[in-house]
Amino acid sequence: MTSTRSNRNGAAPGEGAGGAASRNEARPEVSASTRVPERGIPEATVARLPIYLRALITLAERGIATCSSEELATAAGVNSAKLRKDLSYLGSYGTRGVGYDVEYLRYQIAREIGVTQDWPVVIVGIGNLGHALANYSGFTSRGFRIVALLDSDPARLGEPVGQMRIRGIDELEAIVDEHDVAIGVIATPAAAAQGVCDRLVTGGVTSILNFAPTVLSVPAGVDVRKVDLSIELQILAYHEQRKAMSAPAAQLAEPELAAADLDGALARVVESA
Amino acid sequence: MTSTRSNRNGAAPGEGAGGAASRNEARPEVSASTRVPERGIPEATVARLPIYLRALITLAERGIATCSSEELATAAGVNSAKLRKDLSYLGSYGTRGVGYDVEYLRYQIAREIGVTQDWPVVIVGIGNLGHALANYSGFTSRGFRIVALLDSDPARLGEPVGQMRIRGIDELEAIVDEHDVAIGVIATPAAAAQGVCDRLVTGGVTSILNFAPTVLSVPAGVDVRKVDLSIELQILAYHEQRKAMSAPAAQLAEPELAAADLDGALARVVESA
DNA sequence: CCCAGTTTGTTCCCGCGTTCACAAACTCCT
DNA sequence: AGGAGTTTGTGAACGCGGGAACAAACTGGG
Repeated sequence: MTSTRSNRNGAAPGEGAGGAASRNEARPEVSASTRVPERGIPEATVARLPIYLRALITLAERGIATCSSEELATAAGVNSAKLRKDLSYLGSYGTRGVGYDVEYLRYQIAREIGVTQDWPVVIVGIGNLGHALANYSGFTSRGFRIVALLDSDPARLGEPVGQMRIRGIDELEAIVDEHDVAIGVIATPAAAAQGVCDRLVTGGVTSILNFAPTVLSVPAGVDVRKVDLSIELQILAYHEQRKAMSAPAAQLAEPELAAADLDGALARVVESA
Repeated sequence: MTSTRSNRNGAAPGEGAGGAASRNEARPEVSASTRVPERGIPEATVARLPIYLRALITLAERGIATCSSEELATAAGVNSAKLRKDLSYLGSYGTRGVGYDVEYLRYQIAREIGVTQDWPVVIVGIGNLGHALANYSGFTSRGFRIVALLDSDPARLGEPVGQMRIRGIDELEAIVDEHDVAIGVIATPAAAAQGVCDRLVTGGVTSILNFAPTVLSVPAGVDVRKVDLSIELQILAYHEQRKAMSAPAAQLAEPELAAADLDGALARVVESA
């Protein structure tokens, strides 16, 4: 499976001295034919661009051709000043005194994010969650094309999911190489996640969306985003507990819990998928 | 209007609450000497506490009784200084020169988050994703008890999911009231999300985990956390595009895309579920 | 008992992100 | 054409979170 991926620029395999180059600031070429210094959109802004994109699509669906920053901001659920500053990082795509052209801005954001391209994606681990992801229209409708569903369970091999079939995990490297996959989704149990991750990375994947409840270690240059469903609930629980503590005095159950119970209750967590 | 809700500490004006103080007297050392500034754990810290909790559980599984901040930090994938500062907000649960007792710290974090309690949860929208959530062991294993699965599709009524059965959406209010549900999970299509949200809120739910790709508007005092699977992928795509742009010179394709193509490509997005 | 070694808890500093406020720029009406 | 009204884009202030560095506190050995 050497796979020496041809395209994709060779992916800087060595990259030399240990990952220090997490951020190269010296980038000589910037002029060429550019007009805007596109270098360096803040991470917080990048995380919001998809939200704006979705809001713009909704507005376009309603036949709205132009919108002000205030309207778009409320549609996206953010502050209008923040929205304007975010958009200013992309360039000046609005018109003062008028607002933003919905279609135009929609395209600009889509291009900036990269969803005007086609991104081949492989999903590994077709359990309950992987099943849901494979059928999630939000993926395929936004430039992400699922090229393979992989699972290590031989019993599931060939099982149809949506319009695809589950393939064996042994095909991972070949598929990644053939379709030039850059983005991988891990939906396996925690125990298998790191192994799958390693195989994806050596195959050439440089971006990973991890649903497994474990910390993945990857070499520098590989991006990992983690989505942990139970963590979100726990954060809500914390705030809920706060609310319950401040207002009513009614709930005076036992705040303490036997340590034995805790052991039993939490012991199973480690192998949660 | 709808100017930023998120009144974290601003709310709770009354705070009357003589009874709430009976929370933890079982604190010999901290009793009256040091006023515990437990009010106000930074949001960023709260978001990491579940990660630490998971790491501690993993360590406990391996039979490790004590760990240093360095060990726990690497297990959680964070900086050790950050970990110590985070834990310092909870109190002084470590021992200098020694480290942290795994079981003790695990319990303290679990208590702080609130997962030592039992949180009844209702899931609305049992499509692919709701199905996965209902079977997600990460929920039930951490104090969250799913009390009902609701769906508006009459054809699905009574369908077994895991050990439960799908019930009709019309039972929402009764179930929320009966079980005193404070946390609701929305996994419906975007179009139905706001309506479900409103019913949950009027029923008494004050924390919502939203998987629908839409912005929910809720009254002050209600927390909403949003998990958007496609947004995560788009963020990865952005960085991936960046990587591909910086290295190779073969980027001479067309950065422009026909507007007609764009219309077709993005038009479908709005109705993604 | 005292000293060396270890590790936590905390303080200080810095950089990022958010927000305010305003000049610049565009439209529309007279 | 010119002024009034709007709305964008951005400079500056500010608060929060991250990281390093250090004092405090505990253990263990002699």
